[in-house]
Parts: sequence; structure tokens; C-alpha cells
Amino acid sequence: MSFSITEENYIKAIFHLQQGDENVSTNELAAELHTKAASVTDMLKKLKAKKLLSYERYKGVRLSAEGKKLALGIVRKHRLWEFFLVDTLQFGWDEVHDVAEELEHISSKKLVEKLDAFLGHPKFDPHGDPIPDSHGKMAVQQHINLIDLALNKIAEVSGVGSQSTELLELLKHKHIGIGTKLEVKRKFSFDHSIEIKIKNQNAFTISQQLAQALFVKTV
Amino acid sequence: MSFSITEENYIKAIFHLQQGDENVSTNELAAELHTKAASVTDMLKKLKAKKLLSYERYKGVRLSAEGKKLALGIVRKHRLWEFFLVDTLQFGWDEVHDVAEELEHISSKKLVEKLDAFLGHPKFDPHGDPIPDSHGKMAVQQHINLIDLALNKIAEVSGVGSQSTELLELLKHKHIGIGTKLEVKRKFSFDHSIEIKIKNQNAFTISQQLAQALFVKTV
DNA sequence: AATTAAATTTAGACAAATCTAAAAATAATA
DNA sequence: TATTATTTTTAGATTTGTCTAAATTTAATT
Ligand SMILES: [Mn+2]
Ligand SMILES: [Mn+2]
Ligand SMILES: [Mn+2]
Ligand SMILES: [Mn+2]
Repeated sequence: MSFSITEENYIKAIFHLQQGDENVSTNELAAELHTKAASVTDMLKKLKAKKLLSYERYKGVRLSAEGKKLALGIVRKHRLWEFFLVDTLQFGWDEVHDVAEELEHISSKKLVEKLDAFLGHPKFDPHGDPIPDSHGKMAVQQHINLIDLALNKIAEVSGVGSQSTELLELLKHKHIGIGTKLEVKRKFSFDHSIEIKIKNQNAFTISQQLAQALFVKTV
Repeated sequence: MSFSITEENYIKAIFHLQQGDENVSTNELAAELHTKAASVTDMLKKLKAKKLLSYERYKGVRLSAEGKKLALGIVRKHRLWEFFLVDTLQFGWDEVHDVAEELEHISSKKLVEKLDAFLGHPKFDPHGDPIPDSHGKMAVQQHINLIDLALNKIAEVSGVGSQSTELLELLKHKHIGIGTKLEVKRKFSFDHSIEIKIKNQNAFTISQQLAQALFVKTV
């Protein structure tokens, strides 16, 4: 069976919203997709008929195994294309989301596999999010917020909490990116700023807001 | 202004059909787009309203300057993506058309320019068709059919008349591709087969059908 | 020139995806 | 529990692109 771009966007949105264990509500979906609740209801009936999800009126929605598989395929394409755009074509990470939002709907199965191979089977996208493999499996990132990292433990930046241009600008200026190794030397309770040190550089402090936007894993 | 995938496909189809000087007819378009004449009429009215073409009922259609510019942009994307698929991702040239048919509608202007630069600003796609540059200009190929090439003139394969798997299979077997240099040694009137010679190889004959499917330019 | 044939356009209907406004169900609060 | 407030669904329209069947125009033949 094949699905329209609209249907695929709904499936992906549900996938991202159902990370908890509660069902996804009509209003949540409407907000995520910048559409109206009435439109969501219409589409949910359609996607239920296609067996991509379980849905009963007034009770929210959850993807079926089928739906989850479809969602993972779309997420795989989205993140592979993001990797391509940044790694191969030198886009900034704040520029790639909207383009990938289109590219993720290109249907060729062969294209995805060839692209994956060309890129060297990357495990994470430019924002540190895991890329599902061709079977839908992806690395489970147990990264923690930088604000919670213990003192003097060397850790590697593995993800960001936002993909905004503003964050990218700041990170560029401080020479921090995915993969940067650092350790926390002090935490200041006055403003919750923290002092970090990157190898071969002098220690410097970063704001609470920035620390909360960074995820790290210990190495 | 932005255009739907359907509108873009119409514009591109008209562009390809209007190479002569006559207007493009409704039926020609319907055949090209695998749709019905009535649908074409509806769409032509819409595209006329958007000033992409001139159209009067019963008189056929022709692209405006606007329309031509749009068409060249789509053709540029189509051929750049085909080049990418063959050159970077190692697709066979018979596999790329349908994928490029989708990729040509990705809207990001920046993506096209970065892709073009990454590929090294190629001038021709894998089938020997010229790739328009960012201003819509493209090399005017004055290649001739191999069947019409004079004896003992060294020429370079510059295009194919078909993109079928069958042709590709045959050309692979004979080690002929775009860029191959060859000369015609004899022409046989019995079956119109021709004997060709590729540098450092023994001469061999190819059929009339194959010769007619190959375009060359003298070097 | 009259007739037939072919091409093209209109008329009317349909499916997909969306919207607004009103109704119905559920949740929250007094 | 009764009353509000919120969420969700239905009802009815709208837009885009498509189709079939019938009407119209143009082209080709007698
Ligand atoms: Mn999308
Ligand atoms: Mn991402
Ligand atoms: Mn297309
Ligand atoms: Mn081509």
C-alpha cells in the first residue's frame, strides 16, 4: 500500500507524540500539524481504516505495529537526509529540517539504502537523534542533560534540545558541536550557570539555558 | 508564487512538447501526462490564470517567459538529481528517471545550488541531456545520430535516444557509454549495420537499431 | 459544400484534504 | 451532584485535481 504525503506526516507526528504511554489527543495532533481538530478527526478515521492506528472516538489514538513501522521508515529517511545535507552538502544544522521534511517523502526504497551506504550508515543525525536502520532498529541514546552531569566526568555532547538558529549561533561561537568532549568543573547556584572545560582550552562558563539545551553521554 | 507538483509536471511536459514551433495540443499533453483531455483543459485554464502560458480554446498552448523559466528550473533539478543518483550513488541510468521525477519537486533553492556545486557543476545528465545552469542557460548540443556520422571521423558518444534497461544492458556489454570515443569504419547497406572502432579495441559491428539510438559529436 | 471524423471543451460528479460553526461527549469545578 | 469549561466530533462547504459523457468546434473526406 502507498500513502500520501499528508498521511505520512500524520503518522510521523503521532509517532513523535506517543513517546509516553498515554494516547495522543486530537488537539495535540492539531497543534503539532498546524491544522484544526476537525481535520484531525477526519484523518484519524481514514488512517484507522488503513489499519495504521487504533482509534476510538473521544479516546485518542495510538499507532499499530504497521503504523510504527511506517513511522520509523519516514524518520529514517528524514534523519538520513539531514545527515546528507549537513555532512555532504555543508548545510548548517538549523537549515536542514524543512528540506528534510520534503525529502522524507521520496518513495524509492533503493534510494534510501544507497544513500545510507554512501553516508557510511550513520547512527545519529546532525542534532544527535538516532537514525533507525533498515529494520527500524535504532540506538537507544541514554544521554543526560548537561546540567545534571557530575563534576569532573568527561562527557561527549550527543544531542541538542532545540534546533534553532539562535542556539546554533551560540554553539558555533563557543566551538561546541555534536561530539565535543568536555567536563563540568563547577556549578554556581546563584544563576545555575556552570563552568565547563574543553580539552586544550581554558575553562569558561555557560548559562543555565544553554546547559539545559545540551545533552551528553559519559565516555 | 509557488506551484503544486501537478502544476509543475504540466509545465515541464509542455516545455518538452513545444520544441517545434507549433503549439502543443490538448491531446498530446493528455497522452504525455497519462491523463484525459478534459483534465488538461481544466488545468490549462488555471495555468493561464497564473500567467505561465498562453492558451486560447481549440488553439493549443505555449509557455510564457515565466513558464519557460519555471520549466527550466524543474528540468535543471531533474537532471542534476539524475546525475547525483548515477554519479554519487551508483544507480544505473535506467533506474533514475522515476526517482528524479519525484526529487525534481523539492523546492529548496539552496539545495539545488549546493547539490550543483557538490557535483562539480555538471553540464550533461547521465543520458547526455544538457543541464540548465542557475540562469536557465544550457549547452546547445549539436550532436548527430551515429548512423549519419561520416567514415573515419573520431566522435564521442554524447547522448542516447532511449533510456530503457534493454539499451543499457547492450551498451554495458559493448563497453559503450556517454563519453566513449569511436569512429565508423564501414557501413553495410544490406542491413544498415555499421562497423565501429573504439581506441585500443578491435573493430566490431553494431546493428542499425543500436546506431540509431546513439548520438555523437565530433571531437 | 455537405458530411463524417477527430479534437476539444463543457457539464456534472467524485475523492482527498481542509475549514467553520454547531452539537455532543468528557473533564473540571463549585 | 449540578454546572461550567474543555475537548472532540459531526454537519455542511470549499479547493484541487480528476473523471465520464455529452456538446461543440475544427479538420478531413467525399
Ligand atoms: Mn514531511
Ligand atoms: Mn534531526
Ligand atoms: Mn515530476
Ligand atoms: Mn535524463
